[in-house]
Amino acid sequence: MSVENLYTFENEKYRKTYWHTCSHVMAQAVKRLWPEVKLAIGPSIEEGWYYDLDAPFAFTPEHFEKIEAEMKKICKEKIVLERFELPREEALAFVKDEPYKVELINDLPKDAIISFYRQNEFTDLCAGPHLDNTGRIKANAFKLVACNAAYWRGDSSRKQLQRIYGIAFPKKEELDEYLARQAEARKRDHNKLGRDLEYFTTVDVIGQGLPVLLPKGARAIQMMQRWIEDEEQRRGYMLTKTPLMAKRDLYKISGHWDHYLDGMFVMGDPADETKECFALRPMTCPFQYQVFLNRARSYRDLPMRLGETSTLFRNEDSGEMHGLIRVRQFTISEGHLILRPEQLEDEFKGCLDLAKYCLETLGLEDKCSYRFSQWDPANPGNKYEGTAEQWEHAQSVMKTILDDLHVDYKIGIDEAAFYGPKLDIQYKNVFGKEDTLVTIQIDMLLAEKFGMEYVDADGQKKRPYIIHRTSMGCYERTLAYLIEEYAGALPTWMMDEQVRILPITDRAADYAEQLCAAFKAQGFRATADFRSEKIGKKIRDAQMEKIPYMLIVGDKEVESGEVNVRHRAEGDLGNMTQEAFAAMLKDVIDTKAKK
RNA sequence: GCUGGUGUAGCUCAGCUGGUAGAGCAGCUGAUUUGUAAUCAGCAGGUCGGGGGUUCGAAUCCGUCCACCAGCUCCA
Repeated sequence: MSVENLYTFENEKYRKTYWHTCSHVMAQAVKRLWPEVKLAIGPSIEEGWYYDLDAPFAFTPEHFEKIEAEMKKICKEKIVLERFELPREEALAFVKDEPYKVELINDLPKDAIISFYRQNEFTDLCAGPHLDNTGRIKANAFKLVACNAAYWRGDSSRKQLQRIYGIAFPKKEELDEYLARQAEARKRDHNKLGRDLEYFTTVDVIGQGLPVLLPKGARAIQMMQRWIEDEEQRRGYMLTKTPLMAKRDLYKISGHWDHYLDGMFVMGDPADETKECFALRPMTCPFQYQVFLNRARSYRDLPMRLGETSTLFRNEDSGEMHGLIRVRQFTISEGHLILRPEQLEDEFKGCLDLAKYCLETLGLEDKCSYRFSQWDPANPGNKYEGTAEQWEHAQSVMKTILDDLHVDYKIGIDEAAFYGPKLDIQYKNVFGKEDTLVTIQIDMLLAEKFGMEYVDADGQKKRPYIIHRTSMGCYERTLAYLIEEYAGALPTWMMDEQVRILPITDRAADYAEQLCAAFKAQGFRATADFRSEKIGKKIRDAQMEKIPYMLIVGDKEVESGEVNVRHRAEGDLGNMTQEAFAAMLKDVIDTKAKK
């Protein structure tokens, strides 16, 4: 990076320093206005900053206005920021009225340097770095954007603080652009758009996290499901169909009863061991393993690739549900591969290849990021099965595979499953919240719990390795991301409606009906609107949803538009290009016209 | 689960400090036969999220469930 770029937002370090200083300015403003507010932490984040505050009142937009006004003053005062250090005892005495700062200092390692930044009357415990002067912050180019609750130190058993988020840029225009971009992105929110365009709905009396998929959403999922089931079978997967529930005994073997009981819908009293007790399945693993266990297995049976379109039930906490992204009942493109250890790398590669193929076809791959989810060796608690040696082994094998495949991942500590490490393919929604779209997991533990073994070429009984994976991910969640990616206008091959015939006059209704039938005969999903009113609005509607439409008057077509086949899948609209599809539409009309 | 917010017709919203609901669009019927956001007329549509309480009287006030939204914490 050239020298002149050091002090611009191009430079991530400068950008974060700028935002971090903004957080101090905000804290100073808050303390000036309400000295009784206690400060927790105030870092810069990916976009902007936040400060966690403990206030005896709830911050409102009116508070925001006051804080912003005070922040502007502080910027204009051009206050110099001075760094200084204190020995631990003096530091503790210095922050004695700030209980959260006291705790932070107490948790610092013995030999840590304890530094502070002073800007006039306000001083904050901070490692820095900072801008040298509050005057460097552009006074009209920042904004406080939200206030939400956040647990102190991210611990749900501790006090909730109020987290105020802010954003700033060196120029007012950049702030305005940023805010406009945010507003634009939120128009794609699947939870609003998906309801407006009738992909799904929710019903009070059905309950939270149980969306009803309307024809449009159900069709999109059906298209994805048919496609991936066929694709997986082409790739050597065997289809299974296993029960949606089982006795508690099954989950005890798998470990889910111990690790995941709160997340399951249990039918019966889980504590009463004298009576049978069932639970809806929160995952497919222990069911699909029964396929392998059905008879004695030889090394010749491996790799055994099992696939299933699997509906799962998880009793999420009430505050967790979100549209189609986080629900209590969902269906995933589930699969388990049972392997000889030496097959692990090739099979893992196959899983990744399949997942990438799915995401590319859907047009989501570009926006995905990869997370290597590991256990937390420093603090395993009782969240993880197996020994440290087993974990280190599984993770080192996975690391080798990922590095060999040149996967550009970031590591997520304490993000693993209880039985093994994962490669999670992550996607961000329009609010910037990241969730897992696809996951590929290595499991060296559960085979033993279930007594799974195979007879190797040398006649010895051996434990298989297992890969848990999805290809398309969870259909509901994938649909949500598709709606956001395409602003509600999905690729034509997965649309419930592929052609819409719009008569300009009611006299054209007969011809509209004939045309519609002709399209259907060719395998298209076509609809005809038999009324000519408000034709302008109808065209606009079709354009908004990118549905190919055809305007007709009398007995001929006068215009067609928005033929739009983005991305493709095998079968159906096949490898058809946009031009080919348009030609096909044309062909249908011409054929009809000849008759 | 926690914090804050929201809940009036299918949608967008009005309904002031309590006096038992209103508009536009969408829908339906009829007329109109129409070229890229609004033809005309009429009709229908709500136990104001649910069930309590206070009150002579509650969409409005108070508690309590439920659902929806943002975030935290969890998680595919």
